[in-house]
Amino acid sequence: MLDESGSKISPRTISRLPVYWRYLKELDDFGIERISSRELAGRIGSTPSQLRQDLNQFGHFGQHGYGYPVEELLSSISQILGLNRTRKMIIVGMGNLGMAIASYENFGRRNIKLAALFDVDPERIGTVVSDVQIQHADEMPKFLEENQIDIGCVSTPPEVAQEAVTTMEHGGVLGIWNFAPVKLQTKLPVEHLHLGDSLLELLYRIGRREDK
Amino acid sequence: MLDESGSKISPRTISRLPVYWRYLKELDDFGIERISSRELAGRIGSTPSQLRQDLNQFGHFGQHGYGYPVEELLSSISQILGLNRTRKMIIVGMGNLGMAIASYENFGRRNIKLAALFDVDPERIGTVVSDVQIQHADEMPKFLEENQIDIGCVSTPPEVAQEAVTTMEHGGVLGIWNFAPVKLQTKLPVEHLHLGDSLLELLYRIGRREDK
DNA sequence: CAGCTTATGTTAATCTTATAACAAGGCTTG
DNA sequence: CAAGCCTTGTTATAAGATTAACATAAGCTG
Ligand SMILES: NC(=O)c1ccc[n+]([C@@H]2O[C@H](COP(=O)([O-])OP(=O)(O)OC[C@H]3O[C@@H](n4cnc5c(N)ncnc54)[C@H](O)[C@@H]3O)[C@@H](O)[C@H]2O)c1
Ligand SMILES: NC(=O)c1ccc[n+]([C@@H]2O[C@H](COP(=O)([O-])OP(=O)(O)OC[C@H]3O[C@@H](n4cnc5c(N)ncnc54)[C@H](O)[C@@H]3O)[C@@H](O)[C@H]2O)c1
Repeated sequence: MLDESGSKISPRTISRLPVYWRYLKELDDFGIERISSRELAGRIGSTPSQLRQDLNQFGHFGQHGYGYPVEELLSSISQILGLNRTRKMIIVGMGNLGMAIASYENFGRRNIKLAALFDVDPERIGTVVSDVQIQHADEMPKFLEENQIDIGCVSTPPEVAQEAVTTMEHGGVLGIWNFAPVKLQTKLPVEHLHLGDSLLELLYRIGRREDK
Repeated sequence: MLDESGSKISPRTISRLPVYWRYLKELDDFGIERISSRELAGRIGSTPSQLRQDLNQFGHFGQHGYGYPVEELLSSISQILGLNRTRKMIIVGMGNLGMAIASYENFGRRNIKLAALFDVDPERIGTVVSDVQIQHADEMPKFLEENQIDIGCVSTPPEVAQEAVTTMEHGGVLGIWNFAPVKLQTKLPVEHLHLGDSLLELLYRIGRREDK
């Protein structure tokens, strides 16, 4: 009984699913077979109520008076998140950040495969990162025609991010993972990750703390 | 009339302040002198109501029938965020991500100064990034004794992140900017930025989209 | 300079999210 | 194997956030 369609899942719940996935994976790796909502919530830094509320939006995974079977729940959440099928990702803009992302080894655990890398800097083109060679961004439309890509990661300077996204959308990419600090014009789902904003938020909280 | 103490600012509002700051800075750079909540909200992808609601938690910055003076509002928000004073940051864990962050040029615009870099890998120690030399992590306690540091950026592997944070907290660091996917035990304000979680969220949204 | 236009500050209503409470149901233990 | 003990699923309550509405006040125009 997974994710009965028709019911809308709350955005807050969605943003917590990856956290649940991570902790469950850890428990499973440790060989722990069952866990209560209280115990799991404690580790995560959440509340039992919220955890149960979240999970029950997708179905009934627990057992009365017993808790949740770790392996089964992990598998269910993996399926909800779409981790059961492999997704292909490309990265546009192989600067500092693009390099770091391309070098990250743990995408495999999430069933994500690096399919291509693009830049415009002649110095960078040809370089091999994580077994993938950087191509010129001009090659992208042709590449997208020949390959079905799921995720387009944008780590270009903000001025050219929109252009890259437009190309990707036309090329059939399904979602955008964006690090450039701009609002993107697209119908695709976009996941923003702006480091600068996050740092400013921290700054604010540090400042407020000192006042007291 | 800035930020009358006693009134609690909503977390959601706080997370939008950096966005306002970014867009106002852009307007100011373009020499635009005034803007209405409708116009600004339109650019940001928000609503006029929300924008006014947010700003009015801190004071009265606008003028009836006129809008907001860009330069003045920018200056007010800068002050609210604490950008008027310079903050010192250190980075622990100079791997892929640490390198990218250290190489980012725009921290200066936010009045943040890179004070030191730490790692344990002998290959990396001694390397100079953005005019700062990487030191051994063992030097950190001594460095923190001699220097007042505001922000500690954690980009180590998750297993050693807690240790680094403990050292930083003891050393008088005021806030943690964390990229390691672990819950940190500390009384300091922590700003999490987990790339993996963000990617999984995107994956979920891509999956849901295909269903329809 | 008076009336009109415009966009604010603020209050009210709606919608969303989180917390709390509890009845129902399955394990466990003696 | 039956009584008790847990912990779930679910419903109810409270808190928080967003959207909408509107009276108010400042600029602008003729
Ligand atoms: N590195 C950070 O810590 C950091 C922090 C905050 C925000 N960001 C944002 O992340 C993005 C990437 O940051 P970065 O530090 O890696 O910048 P960077 O300048 O190091 O990298 C940008 C790369 O994009 C390439 N590029 C330029 N135009 C292109 C195009 N049309 N097509 C493809 N590639 C193109 C450049 O050649 C360069 O290699 C930027 O938008 C930046 O604002 C980065
Ligand atoms: N790069 C990515 O795209 C990405 C994605 C998701 C999460 N993350 C997380 O960000 C963090 C950093 O990622 P990365 O890709 O840069 O990893 P990395 O392995 O490239 O870098 C880690 C660095 O930390 C150093 N280190 C190890 N122990 C240390 C210690 N005790 N003190 C100081 N330094 C120490 C290592 O020598 C290495 O240079 C990790 O926690 C990772 O899980 C990274």
